[in-house]
Amino acid sequence: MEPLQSLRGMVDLLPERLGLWQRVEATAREHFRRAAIAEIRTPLLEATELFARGIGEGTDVVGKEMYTFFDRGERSCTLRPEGTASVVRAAIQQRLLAQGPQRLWYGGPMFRYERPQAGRQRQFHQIGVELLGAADPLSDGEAIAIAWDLLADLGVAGLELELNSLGTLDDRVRYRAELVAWLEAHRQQLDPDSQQRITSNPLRVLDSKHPDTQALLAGAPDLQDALCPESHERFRLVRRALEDLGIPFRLNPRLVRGLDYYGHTAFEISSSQLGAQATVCGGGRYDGLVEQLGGPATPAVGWALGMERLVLLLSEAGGDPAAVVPDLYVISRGEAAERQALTLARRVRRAGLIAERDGSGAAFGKQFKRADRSGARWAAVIGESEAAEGVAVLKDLRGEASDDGRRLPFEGLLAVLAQG
RNA sequence: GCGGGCGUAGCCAAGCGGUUAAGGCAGCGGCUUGUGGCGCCGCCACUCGGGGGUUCGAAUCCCCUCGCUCGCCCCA
Repeated sequence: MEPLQSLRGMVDLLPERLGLWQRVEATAREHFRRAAIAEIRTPLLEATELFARGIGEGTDVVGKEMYTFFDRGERSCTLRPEGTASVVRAAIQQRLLAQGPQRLWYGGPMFRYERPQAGRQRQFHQIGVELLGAADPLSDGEAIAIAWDLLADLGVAGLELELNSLGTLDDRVRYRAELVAWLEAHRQQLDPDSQQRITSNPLRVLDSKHPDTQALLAGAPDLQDALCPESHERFRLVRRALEDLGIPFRLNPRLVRGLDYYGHTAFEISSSQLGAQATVCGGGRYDGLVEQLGGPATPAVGWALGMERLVLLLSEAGGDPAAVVPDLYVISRGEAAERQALTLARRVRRAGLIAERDGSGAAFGKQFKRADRSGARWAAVIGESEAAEGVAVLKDLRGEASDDGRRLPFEGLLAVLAQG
């Protein structure tokens, strides 16, 4: 019988790895609590149209990376490729915005049909923040600061924050026309991918990784020059906020996010230690999205961070937190003894301590070996005679091989454990 | 979707056309029927991701396929 395998790009998270995940999640929760950001959970599956309308038909994510299928009712459904569209849809549908601005965070799996590589999977996990109704430029700084402080608190070193302003929709329309004209004029000198993007998504040509294209782009029209005075002023205030907060950043006029809903502030936090998929956290302002999805005009800013990439950085930096070590390892053999062992384990647990019971039925020697491996300080042994007397032999596993076993009733044993 | 590299036991691996496919860790059994950590002894791949081919002979060469991996692309 051939064993079944997980689908390509779908990864199992094993206990040894999850210690680190849980640390990240707990830290994130705490940071969000302090920032008065509430959790929201939305379905993994949404109507395809939500993402098509929200993220943009012309984007790669929508164009070729979605897990889309028809359900039994012939509705087109899509496994969410990102979190923002769903959160905005929920806020609109549940009338949350009628109660005022919403500060929300979410976490969980996202799905994109891509070729897996380091830091990129088909099912991956994000934690994200959405500040709906956050109008002022300082909110951009606040959102970034929340991400920055979380990463710093987790102990991630060597991160770089890159910042850009995409201006208003009008700015971009104007700039796009300028850029397309320029690109057309230099079409012959562009790499094939970039040539294709002149029509599909011209702004994305800007952050092409092709060296020749990059060199050529030095002479291209600059998005910053196309920004209206209000956009400039807005961007100035965002930069000022970051300066006030002491968060270092680098301006990157080529930074263009791949999702259509971004405008004004766009940012990425990346690490040079991650290889090709270097972005740990990305986000920006999306003032038009709520309205575009049928809600009240609502300015908003947010970001998402990639759990796998973050965990990758943390495990390279330090390693996982230790596995759970039981306080007591309970060894038993024989039916009466096993029943007593279960009773004892439960009593220890109800007292707030960690008890692991060996249910293997193996020889005592074998069970002792496992008791040692578990790292437990104490082992309790229950055999036929102990079971008959209602006692257990308590052994200090850190002691020498001498016979230090004490026969104790369960209450006495608990008392010893309680003392450490 | 396009390129490069790699698949030998649960894990780490040696072998790179010719006898029984090294070794280590883990596991199992024993020395030591109910007492661990150390040590010693023994066992643990009819078979080298799968399929086909070349050859007297294939883990070793070729083709296909699946998977992993690193890039491109894209993004978290």
